[in-house]
Parts: sequence; structure tokens; C-alpha cells
Amino acid sequence: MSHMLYHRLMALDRDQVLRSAAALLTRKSTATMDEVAKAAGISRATLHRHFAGRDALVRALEALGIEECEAALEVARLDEGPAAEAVHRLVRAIEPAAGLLSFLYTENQLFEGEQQHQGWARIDERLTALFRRGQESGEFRIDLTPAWLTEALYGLLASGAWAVAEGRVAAKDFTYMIVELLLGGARRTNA
Amino acid sequence: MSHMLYHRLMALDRDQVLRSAAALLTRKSTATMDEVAKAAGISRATLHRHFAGRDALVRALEALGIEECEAALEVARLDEGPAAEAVHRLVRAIEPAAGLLSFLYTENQLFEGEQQHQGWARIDERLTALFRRGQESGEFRIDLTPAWLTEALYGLLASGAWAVAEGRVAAKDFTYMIVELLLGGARRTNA
DNA sequence: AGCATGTGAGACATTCTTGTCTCACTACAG
DNA sequence: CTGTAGTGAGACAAGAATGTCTCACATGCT
Repeated sequence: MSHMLYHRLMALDRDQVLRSAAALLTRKSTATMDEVAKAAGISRATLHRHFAGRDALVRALEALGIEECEAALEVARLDEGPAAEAVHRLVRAIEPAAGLLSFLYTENQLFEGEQQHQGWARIDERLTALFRRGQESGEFRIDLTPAWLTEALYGLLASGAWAVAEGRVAAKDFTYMIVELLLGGARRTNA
Repeated sequence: MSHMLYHRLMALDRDQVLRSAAALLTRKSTATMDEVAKAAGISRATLHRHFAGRDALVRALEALGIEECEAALEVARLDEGPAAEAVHRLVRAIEPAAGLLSFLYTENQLFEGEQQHQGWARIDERLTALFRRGQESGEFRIDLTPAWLTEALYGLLASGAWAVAEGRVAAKDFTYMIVELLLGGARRTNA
């Protein structure tokens, strides 16, 4: 196996392992390296060849989550059109990654002392900018701060993913439920 | 020390230990028994005399959370007046327990195989009943299911508690932010 | 004083997870 | 065929957390 080919295949393997690890840890956040390996269909030794340890695995998952978030931000074109529609596009684009996001959202609470990944700060900034844009254009109310709306979006994505996984809401309603609640709220508008 | 007095003091101690454990685990969900004991100002041995093990401690915290939730449900008088105001009273009453709720909300994901505490089912039922009542009275929209509204409330309580702990929103705005977002949403009403 | 109770400190074995290493096996390229 | 690379299985030690136990000390009652 040539040098080039080796690296290409390893990268593929690594990504697939990462995906299955994400899927498993989304359901059981305390899964051991052995369980992660078995879920990926490889041995613990091979898992360790891909990721130096559990820490490295979580870091890689974090990088994957940031990557998918930023990809979703690109797809959603947050700067174009009404902010409400941009939020809708965003949630739709981010839905596949919601489970992983949910895992990372709770996992981040463990990185207490250490600084959190710079990528999250950039994503936060782009989200708050979106909500701020909505406020300045008159679409969104100004008494709910952009920072809170961002945090609430994370929370709703997490509970949405959890509710879908538990079967309490249909997967096809995920985006609708979140966007409608975040933007419109539960109160019936008499319009 | 008499028999009666013994039990009374133990109960007091136990409750205080439980409170401090809740406060600690809310911030660091992976704290060890040793850390929990130190945070409570007692030794690990004494902690073990109160709670047979970490499992028993978490169970006791779960019972405490259920207890405080049901107390909040009573205080909020969910059956009286407009459903929207009942939601407001509920969030205000449940605010002190939001941190503990947040901890239990994520911890529950670990009780995968086992059945969850029956108390949560009762609380869920009362919350969905509240949202259903709001729908039937015409206050709430009918396209967001009561089950989802209940789940979303949990999620918003969790992110609210987290955002306050991180200093991203002011503690005094906790109830307002959650209630306004849950009921009114981010979109500005042109009324 | 004498006694009982609760506590803190620490030792100890146990269990679980992790990280490292070795060895045999398979697939594939030359 | 032969060597090389990757893998799986398993052994192994190290570390952390838990659960249990003992012992000395303090407190308060009789």
C-alpha cells in the first residue's frame, strides 16, 4: 500500500469511526473506549491507533461538531433575507448534527477550568449577530437578548434531539417545532 | 442523645448534605464522593453513612428534585386562571430548583435500561395537562404538541440555569427570559 | 467519671477504565 | 513466494473511584 493511499484510507476510516462514536455517545455519553470501538466494528487497539485516548476522541468530536456547525452556518446564509427565514434555514441545516451538538453541549460543562475551543466562540458570535440583525430590522423583540436567544437555541436543539430520540416527537417535526417555538412561542397570535 | 432526637438531627444533616451536593453537582456533574463530602464539610465516611453510595446519592437527589418540582407545581396552582399566567407562576416557583433539574435532566440519560422514576411521569403529565388546557382554552397554538412544549420547557430551564451560571444572562431575568421565549417567542408581534 | 454516639482520618481490597505492549493472523504489493 | 502494513485479541500495569473497615477523638447524657 503506497504512502498516499495509506493516508487516504486512514482518513476515511477515521471519519467513519468518528461518526459512529458520535452516534453512540449521543445516546450514552459515558460509553467506554471499548464500547465505542465495538460500536465502530473495530478493536480497542485500532481505536487507540486513530485517537490517542478518550480525551483526543472527545476533542475530535468537538472539532467535528464545530465543523458541521460552521458548514450549517454557511448553507443557511445567515446574512441573506429576513432573519426569521435565516433561523429556519439554520435549524434545518443543523438538524443532522443536533444529536452530536447535544452531547457536546453537556460535555462542555466538564471543561470547566480549561478554555473552551475558540470555534464555539466564533459560532456564538455569528448566531448572536443573526439575532441582533433580526432585532435591528424590527423582526425580533429587543427585550430578549441575542445572547439568551443563542443559548435558548442550543437548549431547544438539545431537547429536540432528545425528544426525537425518545420518540416523544416525530423526527419530521424537529425543525418545525424548534423554529416555531423559538420564533413564535406557544401563545396563539390573534392575527 | 435520645432516639427521637437522633433521627431529627440526622434528617436535618442529611438534607443539608443533599443541598450542598446538589449545588456542587449542578456545577460539576462528575464530582467524586470525596469532593461532594468536602463540599458538604463532612468526611467521606460520614457521607457514606448518609448515602450508601453514589447511586443512592443520585437517587436521593432525584427524589429531592421531584419533591421540589411537585412543590412548585402546587405553589403555581396550574389549574387556576389563564394558562399563560400559570406557566409564569410555575417558572417563577421552579427557578430555585432549575440547577438541580438541569443536572438530573442530563443524568437521566444514564438510566437507559432502567425505568425512570415514576414521579417524573406524574410531573410530565401535569405539565402536558397545563399546555393542553391552554390549547383548549384557545390561549396556546395547537400545532405545537403539549409533549413538545413540556420538553422544551425542560430544555429552556436547563439552558437558562446554565446561562445564568455562566454569567451570560442576569439571574434576575431568568424567569422573564424563559417565560417570554416559551410563550411569546422571539418574533416581534405587531399588535 | 463512665458510657454511648457520631465523626474524621486513613488503610485496604475491589472494581473499572485507561493506556501500552506483544503476538499471531490477514491482505496485498512487489 | 515474500515482506510489509494494518488489525484483532489479549495480557499487563497504572490510576481513579468506590465501598468497607478500624481506630482515635469529641460531644453530650447519666
